[in-house]
Amino acid sequence: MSPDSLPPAIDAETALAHAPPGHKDELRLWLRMLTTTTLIEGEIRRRLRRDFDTTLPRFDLLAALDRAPAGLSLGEVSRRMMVSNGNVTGLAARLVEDGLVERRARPGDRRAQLLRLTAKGRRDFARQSAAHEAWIAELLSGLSAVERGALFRLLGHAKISVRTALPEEETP
Amino acid sequence: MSPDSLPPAIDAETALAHAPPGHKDELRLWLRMLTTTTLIEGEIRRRLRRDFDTTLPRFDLLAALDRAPAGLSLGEVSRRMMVSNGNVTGLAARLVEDGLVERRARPGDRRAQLLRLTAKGRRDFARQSAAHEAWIAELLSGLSAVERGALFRLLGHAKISVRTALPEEETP
DNA sequence: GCTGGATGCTTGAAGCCTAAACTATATCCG
DNA sequence: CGGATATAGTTTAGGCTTCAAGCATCCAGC
Repeated sequence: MSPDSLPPAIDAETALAHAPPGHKDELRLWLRMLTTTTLIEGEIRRRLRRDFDTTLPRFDLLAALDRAPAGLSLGEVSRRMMVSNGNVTGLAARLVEDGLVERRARPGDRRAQLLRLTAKGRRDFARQSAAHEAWIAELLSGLSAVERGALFRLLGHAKISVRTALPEEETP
Repeated sequence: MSPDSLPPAIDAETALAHAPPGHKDELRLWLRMLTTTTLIEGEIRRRLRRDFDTTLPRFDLLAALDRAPAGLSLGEVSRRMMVSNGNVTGLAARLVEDGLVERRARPGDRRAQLLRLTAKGRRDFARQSAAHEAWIAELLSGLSAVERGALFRLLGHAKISVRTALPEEETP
């Protein structure tokens, strides 16, 4: 199944393919997961820049807000995006400046601020989102529906495995 | 001990779980792949910082050099790490400054420079690498060997799918 | 009420990362 | 040889990201 005919990019995982055998196969699994994800993510970033002159974090923030019409606080956004709080501060500031997002005080809590998409934000995101979905489908089109289902399920197990092994965080 | 960056349980993929059905399942697959990878990667970064006061990119560069005792040019490193050329310039400079990596001219080509681990670099990396491998095994310990094998194989298909769909890169 | 701890957010320093422009060297080919 | 093209690496501008420190606000219990 390896494309021996075309040895294109030599990534870390490929380089390890001929490493001393008997070594932990968990490591190999992880490296393959990482390179696959990095490959897809890089392509998505490139296309977002090329077609919409935007970035993945901006897209992700818009996506989070698009799914929450009532708005989200900065903290809620940072949890959904799995990034730090301070990160969202700057990201949101740039999107507000560009007129895609608005922030307003949350009634009853003078600490929190609600972020919401503006009309322009909704419009822009709708276009980007459609393209994004098509890109993903294109990139994964080499997998059959059965393979996709199996992969989805196994990744679910992996996710649970990681969350279980993680230092007891809060589970609301 | 509680920085503002700990990822709780509600991530983007989970938030999408109740999205309108009939939507592309490729997108769900991708989001699950991304959150799983992000989860593991974030934990590895945290532990590298905590236990070795280093970062994942530094670790990755050392790993690439460790697998190539004869040394690698900056360009070869950037291809293996799948990052830009300019990125490696700064990364390597910091590692050279810290005495973990040395650079020397490549005989016969005055453009290229070879990077190699110093003795200290080899020593440090050996410790980090052992810990890293154990962490990965720990985080993925919830998967059976069969599941790991299946996941590895499916990710291989996904990788091929992406590389096939990618705009004709160089094929030497 | 008041006070101590939690929560929401911002700031600053440092590192990571990319694209694009640039320099220098190598190589191909007529 | 000499020019065109390719390759190796650096630089720069700008965005992303984290951690740690800090400010303001909220809330629970006294």
